[in-house]
Parts: sequence; structure tokens; C-alpha cells
Amino acid sequence: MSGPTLNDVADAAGVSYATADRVLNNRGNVAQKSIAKVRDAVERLGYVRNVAAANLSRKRVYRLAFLIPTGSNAFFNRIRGHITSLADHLSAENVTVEIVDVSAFSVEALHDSIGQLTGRDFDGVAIVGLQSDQLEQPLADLRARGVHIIGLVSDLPAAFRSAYIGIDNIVAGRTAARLTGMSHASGAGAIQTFAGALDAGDHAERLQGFRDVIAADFPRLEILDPILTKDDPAVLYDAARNALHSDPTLTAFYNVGAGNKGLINAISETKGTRPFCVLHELVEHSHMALVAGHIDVVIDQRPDVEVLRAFTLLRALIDQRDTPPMLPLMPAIFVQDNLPADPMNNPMKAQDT
Amino acid sequence: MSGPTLNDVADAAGVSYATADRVLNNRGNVAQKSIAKVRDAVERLGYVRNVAAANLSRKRVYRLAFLIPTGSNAFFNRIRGHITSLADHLSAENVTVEIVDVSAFSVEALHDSIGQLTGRDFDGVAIVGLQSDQLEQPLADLRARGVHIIGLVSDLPAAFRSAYIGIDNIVAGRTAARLTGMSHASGAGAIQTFAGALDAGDHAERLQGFRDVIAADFPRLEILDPILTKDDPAVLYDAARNALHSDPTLTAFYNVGAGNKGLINAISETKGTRPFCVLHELVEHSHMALVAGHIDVVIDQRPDVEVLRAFTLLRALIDQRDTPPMLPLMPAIFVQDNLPADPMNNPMKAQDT
DNA sequence: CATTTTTTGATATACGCCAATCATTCTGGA
DNA sequence: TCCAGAATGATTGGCGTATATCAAAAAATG
Repeated sequence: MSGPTLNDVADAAGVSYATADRVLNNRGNVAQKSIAKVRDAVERLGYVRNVAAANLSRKRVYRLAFLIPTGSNAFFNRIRGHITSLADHLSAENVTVEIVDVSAFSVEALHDSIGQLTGRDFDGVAIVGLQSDQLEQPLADLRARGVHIIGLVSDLPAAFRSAYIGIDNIVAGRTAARLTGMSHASGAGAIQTFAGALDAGDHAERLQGFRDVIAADFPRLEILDPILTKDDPAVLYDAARNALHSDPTLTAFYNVGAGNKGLINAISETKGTRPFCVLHELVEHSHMALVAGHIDVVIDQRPDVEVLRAFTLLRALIDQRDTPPMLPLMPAIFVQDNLPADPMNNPMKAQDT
Repeated sequence: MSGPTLNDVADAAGVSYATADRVLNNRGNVAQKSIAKVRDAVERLGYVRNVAAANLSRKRVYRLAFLIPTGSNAFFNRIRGHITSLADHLSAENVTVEIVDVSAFSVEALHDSIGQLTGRDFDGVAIVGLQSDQLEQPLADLRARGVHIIGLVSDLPAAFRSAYIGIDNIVAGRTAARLTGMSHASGAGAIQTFAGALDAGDHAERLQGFRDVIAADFPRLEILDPILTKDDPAVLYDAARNALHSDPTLTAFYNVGAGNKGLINAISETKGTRPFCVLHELVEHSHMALVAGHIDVVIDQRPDVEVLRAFTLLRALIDQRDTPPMLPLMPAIFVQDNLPADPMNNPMKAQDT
């Protein structure tokens, strides 16, 4: 019924259990031809290590760390929530998780935090990263300690992590554009865009995707140059208010970045019709704004799934299993009708698994 | 680190390991006060059974069955794909799965299939059900054998299954309506609806949700009575063709049911502008139609997540664990830009976990 | 009170793997 | 050829649970 054991493998390979064990857990001191015999037997019998038994035996504990930017950013608070909630469930499976707060968008702070990880005794870490070669040294050190590293939401220098989990921001921008275009029913219009900063990769990518689709499929729509907001709600509030008053011909708003609270406030104070409005990331205030009808669509990167994948992937890496196949993560579209329900008065709990 | 063992519980309760074991696996022949002592100790220590060790010991095999309607229905083929793909991964964890084909929409066939399950030795079954009291007897028999039963996609008589996994079809209909409404940019319009049959619960529910939202938020849109199609592509083809030719004022199509191939063919043969078009279930042809621009939106019930949840839930039931919390499943919205990519040339593989 | 029945305790084996020890056999270099 | 070092075999004691057995103790029965 339940597959061959390591004993079967040893027999089939014509070696002792001890040698088979030496090969599988590469403990060294094994002749090449023995290695070959064992590998071959594994292949022939289709042996797969019984992870339950292995973990039971070794009292395996998965010590994980997540490096997450601090601040009032609702999105990352949501990520935090998902991590702790999932960690909770996984504590029964010998997984311990520590969330390390890092000052947002600071290469130096991230550098230091990664450095501090090196002393600790983690098996795997997921890092909301930045693209900077300053990070290469501490990442290399960490990895040299046998710690598995993955990028989460925002990538690290690719050579220094085992995987990256996050959405394709060009796709996210394209999706926003598709819905914005639809909402014009082939009429003309003008779209005011907002972004935190355009040197931040993800914002530029979303805008790029957005432009591509509008240009290709909705030629009667004009995209106004993005107003740069530093993701600051106050800036967004002023900019949106100003745009609403000074240019009544605007037919749509699209903010690729954060700080949506300000935008939503500006809109909610406006009487009469308002532009069609698309934002990113489903958090408490964007959730409420959808329900209230202040905005129309939220494009969400599904942090619940991202966190789940991060756990799954890290465990697979630590177990040295072959990583389960993971398709590119696609952004989800939320309107007011398909919002996730929420038993715990927190609209952001993981939906899957 | 890794919690108290059953030995600790026995000590804390002041009974022997054997007695603690008798209580936990209710083997009988235990005095009430001993049961109380053990239960109390479990509570105090927060003991949770180490499932890995338990399964290892008992050589636990989870024998599962899925009852899925046959036929060329693309949606159920997709469900099948998800089941086998997941079963594949779980075979390493002692899960065996059998997919039992049942003639679609036939109470008698379903009745017989459930009956045949009773002889076999399954631990849990997931059934794409029907609401009929004819099913109660075989379900009761099955359950009497200690088999855990859940409804999948379409529910069973509620008293005879432990849980139901599927989306809220009213929500699905509301979501379709929201996007359809959006696409009219507050202009007027007329929507032709299609349904398989209105006595089938889910179709009626979707239509209901659709009507609610249009009436409440898009009063300038008129909903034409649904054309009944029996989910037959040929019927849909004729009906759609006819509608396209005879009534050029139509601004939208909404099909709550299946058979979309016919609808898509009719649309793709049409020159010039076409109505805004919303369908349900992302399968190969709806996927292609989105890409080709023949339709605009697909509302999907995420069978991958449903199947994943079915496995998780059945295992929890079999282990007599407390079932993990599961939020209501919300339908996903797909446009041509956020379609799941696909490495295996099959657009329908599971996206999560 | 003697006898049955119920309830408990003590103990052993197995599940598949990890980790370690010790003895033995096989190499290859001097 | 002898010997150090490398490679292998044989074996043991867990990990936490399931399951079974047998004897001993406690409770219920007449």
C-alpha cells in the first residue's frame, strides 16, 4: 500500500540500510558506485521519504522568519495578519515563526536586519525585499549558514534567493486598465493616474501595463500623467480633491500605489457623479469604500495566497523536497459583491486552505 | 518545544497511559470519572494529538472517493483534473482517491452510485449532489458505515452530509450584474439572459442575484426573461444567433448556465460590435474566448480551491480533528488580462498551494 | 462473603526514519 | 606486505502514537 521503505531500497540496491541512509542524507564517506546503486534503486522503486516519520524521528522544528516593512501601511499589516494566523495553524506541525519589522523602503535598515538574522538560528526566511547590491553580502552570509531565502511581494537580487513569490505588476496594471476601459462603454474619457514614485519598480510596471492596454484597446481614453504622491494619504487627498474640482471632465481615477485613504476621503466628500475609480490592495478602508460605493474596483495581489505559498515553499526547501509546482500568481478583482466575508471582524483573513 | 505527549497527559490526569489512550480513542470500558480526569488534563496541558505519529503508527490510509457527473461538461472535467492532480501530490501522504462517474442530473443514477459506495471501504466521500429525499436512505447507510460525506459544488440534503463546499450562487449572480452594469457607463440597455433550467437551484439563484443588483443600482437596464437552454450548446447557439440578429438593441448577454460553446460560436461569427458578455466558469473555451475578445468577463467558482478544501476537510473529519475554519468561498472575476497562466498546456490547473 | 464484571495498570511491539556506535572489510600508498 | 584511512555492515535507541495482551485492582452482583 504505502510505498517502499528505505529498507526496501537498501535491499534492492544490494547495500546495507546504513549505507542507503548515508546516501540519502548525504553523510559522506560513501563510494561513488554505492551512491549510484542507491540512487538507482530509489528511482526503480519510486521511493519517497516518509516525511511524517522523518520529522517524528528528528523532532524537526522549522524555524522561520519573515522580514516585513513596518509603518501604518495597511497592506503590510494585512500580510502580518496572514502570517500569524497561518503560523498559528502550523504550530501543530512544529513550525515556529518570527516576524521581524524593518523600516520601510530603507536599504540600510534591510541590510542591518538581514545581518542580524545571521546570528540567529533560522532554517528559512521570507523577505520583502529591495533591489540593491548592498544586500548581496548579508544575503550571501545568511545563505552560507544554510538558511533558505525567498523574496516576498517585492524581490531581492535574484542570485541571492531561492525563489520569489509575488504577482506580476504589469498584469495587475493591465487588469486595472481592462476594467477601466470597460466602464467607459466605448465612450471617450480622461483618466487621472496616481503613483507613489516611478523609480519604485512595481509602480512603474503597473502603470506600464495600464498604458499598454488602454493604448491597444481603448484608444478614445486619454491617460493623464501620474501625480506623484509618495504613497502619502494627505498628498493623495489634496491631489484628488484638486483634480475633482478643477477638471470635471475626468472620467476615471487609477492609483497604482498606496495611500488610498486620502483618495477615498476626497471622493466621499464629493457630491454628484464621480469618476470611475480603481485601486490596488484590498484592506480595511478600500473594502469599506467598495461597500459604500465610493470606488468601483480593487485589484488585489492576494497576500493570503502569497503567505501560504511562502510557508509551503520554505518547508519544501528546508526538507530538500522538490518544490511543488507554482503557477504565476494572478491578481484578483474585487467589486462590492464578491468581497470575502469575515467571521472575525477582520476583512483580511486567509481564504484558502 | 513540541507540546505535551499522551504520556504527559496520563501523568497529569493521574491515570495510566493505557487509560488515557482508552479515553482518547474511545475504546470503552472506562469509568466516567477517569474520562473526566483525562479530558481535563488534555484541556489543561493543551494536548493535541501528533497526527504524524498517529498515522505512522496505524499505517493510516485515507481512502477517498469523489462522485462527479459525467458527460462532456467542461467544468466537471476541470474538477476531475484538479482532483487527480491533487491526489497525485497527496499520494505521498497516504491518500488514495477514486473518482466515480455518475450520470449527470439523474437522481436515480446518483442513488445507485451512492449505494455501491457502501460496499466499498472508503473513509470519506465528496459528492456533487442533488436535493432529493430519495438520496437520504443510501446516504444514511453510507454514514452508518462510518464514512464521512460532504457535498461539493451542488449540495446534498443537509442533514445527511457533514459539510458543503461551494460558492453562494446569489453572490455569483450579483457579481455578474455589477460588471454588466459597470460596462454600460450609466447608459441604458437591454440584457438578454440565458439559463439551463430554472428549477435547478443554482441557476435560479444566480439570476436572482443578478436581478437584485440591476434593479437596485442600474435602473436604466432592462433584463429580458431568460431563454431556457438545457445547457445545450446547440440551443444556445441558435438562441444567441437569433437574438443577435433580431434585436440589435441588446447591450449585454448573461448566461447563468453551461453550454457556453454555442454562445461563443454565435458571437464569434458576428461582425461589428457585440453585446457585453458575461459567462460562468473558466474552462478551455471560455478562456480562449476571453483571450480572443469574444466575451468580456468570466465569473468562476474556483474549483481548484473547492477541491483543495474538500481534501482538507475530509482529512480533518476522518482524523476527528476540529475542522479548520473556512470562509465562504467567493467567485473570482476573470478578464483577459488576469487569466491563470499554464505551464502544462491545460489552462485549468490548481492555482493555490 | 464469594463471585462475576468492570475498570485499571503495566508492558510489548510496530510504524519508518534519524543518528550514532562499533566492528569489519576494503582500498591504496609506502 | 603492512597499515592508515576509507567504506561498509550490523545494530541500537529513540520520536509519539496505536493496538493488543495479561494481570491486578476495584466495583457490582447475588
